Amino acid sequence: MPIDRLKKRYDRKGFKLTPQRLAILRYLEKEKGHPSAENIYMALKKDCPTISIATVYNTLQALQDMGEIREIVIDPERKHYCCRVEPHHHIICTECRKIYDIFADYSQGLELPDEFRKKFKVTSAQVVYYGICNECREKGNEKL
Amino acid sequence: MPIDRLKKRYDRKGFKLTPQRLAILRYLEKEKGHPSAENIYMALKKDCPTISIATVYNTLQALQDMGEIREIVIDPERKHYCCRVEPHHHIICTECRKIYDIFADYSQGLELPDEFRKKFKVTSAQVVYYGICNECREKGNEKL
DNA sequence: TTGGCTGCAAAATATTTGCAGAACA
DNA sequence: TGTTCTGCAAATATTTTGCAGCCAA
Repeated sequence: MPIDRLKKRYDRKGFKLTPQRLAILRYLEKEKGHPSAENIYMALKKDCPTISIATVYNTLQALQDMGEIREIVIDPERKHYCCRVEPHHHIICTECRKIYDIFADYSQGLELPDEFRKKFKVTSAQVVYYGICNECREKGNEKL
Repeated sequence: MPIDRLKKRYDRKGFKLTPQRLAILRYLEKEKGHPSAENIYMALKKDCPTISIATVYNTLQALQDMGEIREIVIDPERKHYCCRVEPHHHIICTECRKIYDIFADYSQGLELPDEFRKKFKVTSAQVVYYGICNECREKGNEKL
């Protein structure tokens, strides 16, 4: 996304588009593997050596509040983030913990049973696949 | 599940069915809300005051390794556990963080796109719904 | 010049590990 | 008697918070 358009969107919501926020957003845009806070911190330190892990967390929270990024609850070890906010789904490799987007439309296949439709006001739904990716199967032993 | 049958299953896998393990398993069997390690620890201290949080974590791991319980990745704050291991799905209230089982069969509705079927050996899949339960909506303000 | 943002440090929370002694086969 | 398990304490990992100084509007 062009920088001036981004800036306007931020202004409208009362946020400032600081270099740190831009760097994190840009990194998430190009990184398909859905990094964790630590991944982002390590990657950004090359270009932005003064950045702190707290700023990464703060920024991820701010971007999430703005609706610019989404937290993915899929890895029991840590949170991951992605910048696509249209509803979609994910598959994770339980070896290398890389996550990929699945843009299939599952909405027809996921009917919430009546009992819960009465009990809950549903805000979102996601489908999560767990598996082992080919790279890890080749690297790993025959168990995988 | 009767205690002698449980014991045999544990023996067969080389585990001992200690009072602590039994207590945790029993608690998970009756607790429909899918407690976290801390929930379990607090609840069990009444009847078993010497239990330690480390034993809860150790036991949850052991039970998971045995295939007796399942870890639910749904709450970004902490892990939750349930004792039903047949594949099923979940809905969580993002206010009180209680989790409920959904036993609907979604297998027909969840076709993994070809690109991933070639790239991944899939081991499991789950559907996760997020929402607000009626109790929390009534308790909470009109925002919810 | 004021409010928001960063970086640092410390705190809070969640989970794991090492180890000595207890329990059990 | 040897192996496994527990409980404690410490360690580790993840995430959050407080605050002083900085920066942009």
